[in-house]
Amino acid sequence: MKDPQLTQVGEILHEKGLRKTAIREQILLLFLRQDRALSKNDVERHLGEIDRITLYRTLKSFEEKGIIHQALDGTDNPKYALCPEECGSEEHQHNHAHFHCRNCNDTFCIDDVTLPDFKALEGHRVDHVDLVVQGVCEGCQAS
Amino acid sequence: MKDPQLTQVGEILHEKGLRKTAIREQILLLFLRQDRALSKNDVERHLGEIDRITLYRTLKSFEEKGIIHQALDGTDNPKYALCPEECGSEEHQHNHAHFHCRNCNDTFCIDDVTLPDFKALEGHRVDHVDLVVQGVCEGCQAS
DNA sequence: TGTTACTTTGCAACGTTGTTGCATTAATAA
DNA sequence: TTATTAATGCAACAACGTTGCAAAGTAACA
Repeated sequence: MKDPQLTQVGEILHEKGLRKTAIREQILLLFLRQDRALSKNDVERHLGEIDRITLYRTLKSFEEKGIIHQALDGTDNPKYALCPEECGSEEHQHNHAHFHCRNCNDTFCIDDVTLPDFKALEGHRVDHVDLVVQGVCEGCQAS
Repeated sequence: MKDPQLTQVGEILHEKGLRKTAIREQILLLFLRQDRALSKNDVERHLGEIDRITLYRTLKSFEEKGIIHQALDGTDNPKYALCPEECGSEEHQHNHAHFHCRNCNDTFCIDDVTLPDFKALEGHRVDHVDLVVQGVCEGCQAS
């Protein structure tokens, strides 16, 4: 019986025109299993020794193909998260909201936040909106 | 007749307990005159040859004292903008909204945007909210 | 299944940026 | 003016982004 997530990984890679390699499978599987944004260091920590250039290029190609997107969280090291289904390769059309916990350093997507309207921005063309919320997450507050 | 902005620079530095030096005056004056967020490169471009370590430390101390804050704009190089008056040294209590033009690469503060409420975040402690809007600014659309 | 064409990988290498230590120089307070 | 304390600039190192290139791997097709 095969891991359904591994199957999904293969489908995603094929669909995006990327060859199925061991490293790509590992990285994409990691993103599927982790319900949060990951930095390059996070990926390295989870997968062990990976060539950093390969990791760099893998994330870059994933981003170009619309598999992942950069998740702003207000920290200085970039994080990446899986794109929702409707996210095309051409442009990331969706808007993002992310919560960053300054205690455990986790960053995860917030799904049900309504973004403000932009009356104040008439005359400007708005392509993309990111919302970054920083604080302490539920889990860290409890402990 | 003395430049009132230069006077203001002196006052700010004194008030924050920073010594008044030529470089700090230049940098702070630049921020006062530019109504937008500036990267380190922007500062270098405007002020000519500055020692990059000094620039790094100047911005760092300005940030620590609550004179400037990092402005998220979704690009990979950090930008800085003047803090509003009420911004204390201890913690940046205010919430920020910034617009980044992908054409001219300018980043500026948006003042009159109402940030969404955070019903979805019950259980989490929210300290800080950043809103990043990307698009094309009015000036660039006209041309 | 084997061959071919194309992609991906990993190493070398370089540039940029963040960061710290330290000696020199400059600003402030008395 | 002098003593004290802070700021500057250089050296140096680490981390990261990026590209070129040769070797290895993947996928399509005969």
